[in-house]
Amino acid sequence: MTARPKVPPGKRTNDPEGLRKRVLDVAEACFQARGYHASSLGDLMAAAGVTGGALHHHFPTKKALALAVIEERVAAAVEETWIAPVRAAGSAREAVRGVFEAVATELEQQGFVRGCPLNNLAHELSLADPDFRAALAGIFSAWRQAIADKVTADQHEGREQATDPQRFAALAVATYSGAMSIAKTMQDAGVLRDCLNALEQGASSASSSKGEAGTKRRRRVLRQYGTS
Amino acid sequence: MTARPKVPPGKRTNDPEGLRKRVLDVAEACFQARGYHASSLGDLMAAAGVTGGALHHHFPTKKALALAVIEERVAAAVEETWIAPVRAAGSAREAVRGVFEAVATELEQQGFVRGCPLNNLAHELSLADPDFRAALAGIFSAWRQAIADKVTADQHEGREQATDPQRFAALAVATYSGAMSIAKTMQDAGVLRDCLNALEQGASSASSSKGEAGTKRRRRVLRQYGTS
DNA sequence: TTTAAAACAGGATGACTGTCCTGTTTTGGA
DNA sequence: TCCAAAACAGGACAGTCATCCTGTTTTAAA
Repeated sequence: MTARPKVPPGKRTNDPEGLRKRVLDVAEACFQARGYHASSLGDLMAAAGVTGGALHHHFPTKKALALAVIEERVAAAVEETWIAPVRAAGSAREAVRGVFEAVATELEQQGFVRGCPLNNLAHELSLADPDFRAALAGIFSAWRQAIADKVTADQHEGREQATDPQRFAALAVATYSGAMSIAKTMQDAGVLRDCLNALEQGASSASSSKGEAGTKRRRRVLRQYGTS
Repeated sequence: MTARPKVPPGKRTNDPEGLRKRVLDVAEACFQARGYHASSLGDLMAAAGVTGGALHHHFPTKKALALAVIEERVAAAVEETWIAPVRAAGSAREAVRGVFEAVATELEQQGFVRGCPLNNLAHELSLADPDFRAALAGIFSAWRQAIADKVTADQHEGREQATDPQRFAALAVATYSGAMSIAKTMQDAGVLRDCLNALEQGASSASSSKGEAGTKRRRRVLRQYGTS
């Protein structure tokens, strides 16, 4: 699948950054789809088109590779999916709604659910190694803090006076994480919308539309498993 | 030649049910603490004190063993922790609060967080095998349905008229799952209380206590990793 | 007691995995 | 041009793993 440079015998081009990027791309996708322990370095080498020597040169151990994936890729994914949109949104509540809806729509278009990159690795690795746990915990903290900061900013503008920033942020992160977990297992992204609606119903006044509302639940059968 | 068969002086007593139970006990704990792929059958055999032949007799493959753990142990854990308390509670909201607080207290007493049995395995195995996914999805469904049924029962008694049962249930399950995921990674059960408070603040009227309130956040450093 | 099946013991096996090692090629600075 | 370090190639290696196999013991029914 991945384009592999042909090998005219005798000629070689060193591209350490490109090779490193290719390895991280493959590792990120493979760890995400199959998990850390189920992904062998042989699989990764084949998929990335790199040799054992090259892989070992950039990442001495499998743990080092996973740590790089966490710190560079997973953190970036959370930044892109959550933190940046939260900062750009008009309010914390709008941000939460926006991300939930955007992710739900994206998953419905894809037709299958791979799960949340952070939570996928967090479950498998948090108890396996203190370094893994520390790296993953840092991402959770930054994610939660970004939301809490947004609530605090809202409060400076006179809104959300009765909202505890830390608690609101915890609820948003937990609900999203859990909803993605359920969506992955059920292979149905609808639970994201269910959670969002329940969240907003509880916060705002009673909804005028009930039962017959615009969002109709839709069952989705997975097409296939992760063929990346 | 006095070909005397070596007689290991111990006599053997067949106890298929007991042996099976021991294996499941060990497998449940080990899958929970280290995950499925990180748990080798050799470890399990040693921990349970069974031989390879005995293990293979009861569980022909590792997958069969994991499936038994999911269907018998994980399902039972969800039943005990959530479904039974929900049925016994006075209302759905009381049930949710009760379980959150009970689990948070239990984790704080233990001093470390192993995570939710269902979510731990769901993340690692949902995409690995259709049989795993089906078994895990069934448990999620039963969990959610038990809460939704409770909301419906509340509605028959005149309460929760503005609450959508399925959505409320989805939110409860997702928030708990996500909170346990965060708690496991941070090794801090406080997020469970944060989520519960945010959940109830959104539903009930504004909380009078703010900031200085009775529940003070407490940082917990993990004592040790799972030494089962 | 006889007998067949279940329960258990314990090792063989072959495939796989992560790491390391030695050697070769490329690169950038002096 | 020269050279040291970085970048890469490719295989060796020692374990580990899940499964399977043959053989023995126990159990319960006949």
